[in-house]
Amino acid sequence: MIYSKECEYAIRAMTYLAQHADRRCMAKEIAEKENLPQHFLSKILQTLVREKLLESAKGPKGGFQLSKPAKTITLYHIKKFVDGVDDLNECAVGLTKCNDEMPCPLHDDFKPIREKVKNYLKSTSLADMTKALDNKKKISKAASG
Amino acid sequence: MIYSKECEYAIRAMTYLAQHADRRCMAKEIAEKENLPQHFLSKILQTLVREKLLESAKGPKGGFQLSKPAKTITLYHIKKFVDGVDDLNECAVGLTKCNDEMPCPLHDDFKPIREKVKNYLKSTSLADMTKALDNKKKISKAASG
DNA sequence: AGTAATTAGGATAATAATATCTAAAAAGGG
DNA sequence: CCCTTTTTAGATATTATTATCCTAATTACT
Repeated sequence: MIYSKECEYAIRAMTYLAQHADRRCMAKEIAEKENLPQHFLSKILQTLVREKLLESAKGPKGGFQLSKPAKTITLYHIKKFVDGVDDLNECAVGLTKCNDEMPCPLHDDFKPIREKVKNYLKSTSLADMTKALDNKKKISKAASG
Repeated sequence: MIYSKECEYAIRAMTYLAQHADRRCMAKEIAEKENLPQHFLSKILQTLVREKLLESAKGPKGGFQLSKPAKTITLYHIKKFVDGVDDLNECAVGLTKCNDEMPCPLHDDFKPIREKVKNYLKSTSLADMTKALDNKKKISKAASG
């Protein structure tokens, strides 16, 4: 609804990295653990490196890691570099022609909802992701055990 | 952000039809007035006919028209037949693997926002669209005149 | 130095979304 | 009944997205 696959994979990979911030993780490892297409993921990680959200190291013991603390990286940042955020800032419902002849009739009504989405992405960091994940696991463990 | 192009075109075309509910409108006419790719629009209109949202007539005086009153057709209906609404009902942020190993950490937080979107689509009819359009035109006319 | 491990990046492939073209079918008007 | 108009439907084209493969470059360890 909000992300491309590419962006989804980026978020999942970066969440994984946030969960293992004590070391570097290989693309292959992330792909296997998160069940992502490996080569596609590698590409995505490369762009995240270029955008300075990740750091990488080649060779044995190489891999990827977050370039800054998980709590300072938001979903909005990631989406911005992977998908762009135009869709969150332009005409709310994708009716491209907003002008006198064909003004977007929903713009005003939809705007507050769109703002909520944007806010949510801006206020949710990778640290929030891992925290929520931990909670979920705890709960599902308690339920099954 | 919410619709595919196809769905956007469908909504714009159907809004046009709602504005001219007194007669049938040709695909070509709609395409020209709404600045849509004509042949692609024709395809879309055909599927809307199959889905019973529109009725069509061939030959001279032919064209398309809404199959029921504008106020009974919502954006949700249209999206449902054109794009599907899975993205509004499944994992909120597109993280496809929601399970014990990888539960979607955002699901709970995002759900209310998603519900707002869904509600909005369900409560906005083509009649609302045309009404909002009329208002917009009136305002922009007053401002410029 | 040599070798294995790993990222980087270019080329290619597969699939889905978007768009166009053409021929056939249906309807109305002469 | 024929001609024109218009939808219908199927084939094709284009573009974007998603995904894979291959080679090069870099690094760590021996």
